[in-house]
Amino acid sequence: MIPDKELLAALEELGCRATAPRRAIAELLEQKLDSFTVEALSEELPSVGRATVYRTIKLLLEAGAVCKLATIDVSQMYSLCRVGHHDHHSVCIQCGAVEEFRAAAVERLISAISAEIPGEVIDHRIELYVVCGFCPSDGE
Amino acid sequence: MIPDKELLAALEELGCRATAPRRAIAELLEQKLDSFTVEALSEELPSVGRATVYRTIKLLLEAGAVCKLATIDVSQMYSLCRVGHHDHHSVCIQCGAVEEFRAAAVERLISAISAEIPGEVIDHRIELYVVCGFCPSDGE
DNA sequence: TACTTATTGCTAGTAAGTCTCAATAATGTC
DNA sequence: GACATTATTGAGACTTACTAGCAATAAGTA
Repeated sequence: MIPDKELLAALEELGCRATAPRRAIAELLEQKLDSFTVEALSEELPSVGRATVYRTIKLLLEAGAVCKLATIDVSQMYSLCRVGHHDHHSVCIQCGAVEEFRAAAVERLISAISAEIPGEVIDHRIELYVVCGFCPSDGE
Repeated sequence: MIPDKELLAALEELGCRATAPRRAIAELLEQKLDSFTVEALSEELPSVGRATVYRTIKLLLEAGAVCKLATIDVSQMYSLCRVGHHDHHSVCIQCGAVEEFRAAAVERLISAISAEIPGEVIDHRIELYVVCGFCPSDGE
C-alpha cells in the first residue's frame, strides 16, 4: 500500500503544508485496504475536525491519491489509489469490500469504443459489482 | 423512446396503481432524452409533491425503467433505460448530455474479467466521460 | 523570535433525499 | 353508484453528506 509519506508528498506537490491533522489522516488512510466514507474516517479521528477531513480528502482526490467510487447507494465511498496507476474497482455488494483490478483489455476496449462514438473520450469509469470470495452468494 | 404507457406498465408490474401524479411524471419523462436530476424533474412538475417524484423515480429504478448515472460531481443524475437493454452511458463533461451506447465488446470484456477475479460478478457499470460533438474541447 | 500565510475547527448553512402522517384517490364489492 | 379497503399523496420536519465563513492557530521563513 501507499506509505503515508507518499500521501503527504502528494499533498505537498499541490503546495500544501504537512500539518498534524493531515499526518493523522494519512496514517489512518495508510491502513485502509477497503473503501471508506469520509464520515467514517472522521469518526475514527475525533481529534480532527470533520471539515478538515473533508478538505483533506478533497485535496487527496485532486492529487489522485484517492478516488471516488460510484456506489449504487447514496453514500459516497472513497478508496486509495496507487499513484500512477489507473485502476478499476470491484465492489462486493454484500460486504462492501473493494478490490482494485487492472486489465490491459479495459484500456484496449476503451480505445476501441472511443473510435465508435462521436466526441472525445476524456475519462472512463468501470466498476464491477461482485459477491466476493468471502461472502455467501445466496440466490441471485 | 419509451412511450409513457410502458413506464406506467413497468410500475403496474410492481403492483403499483396508475395515479395522476405518476402519469404526469411518466409523460414528462417520456420527453427527456438527456439525463436529469429528480430535483429538476420536481421543479418542472410543481403540481406534484417532491416526495412523490422521488418515490416514483425510486420505483422506476426498481422496475429498471430508469437508471442512475455515476456522475463525477455530487448531483445524482438519472436517465431513461430502454427496457430489456443493458446500455452504458457516455456523459459529456461540458454540457451534460447523455448518450447510450451498446458494445458487444463490453459484454465480452466483462466475462473475460469475471474469469480473472475472485468471486462472482453480478453487475457492472461502465461510463465514459466525453466532450461531445457539440461542445468545444478546449485544452484538456 | 517575529511575521506571513495556510490551515484548522467551530458552527451554521445547503442540497439531496427520506420519514411521518393525516388527507385523498384507486380499486374491488355489493 | 355507494361503500369499504388499501395504496398513494403532499407538506413539512428530519437526516445525511458536504460546504462556507471566520476567528484562532500552526507552518514555514526571514
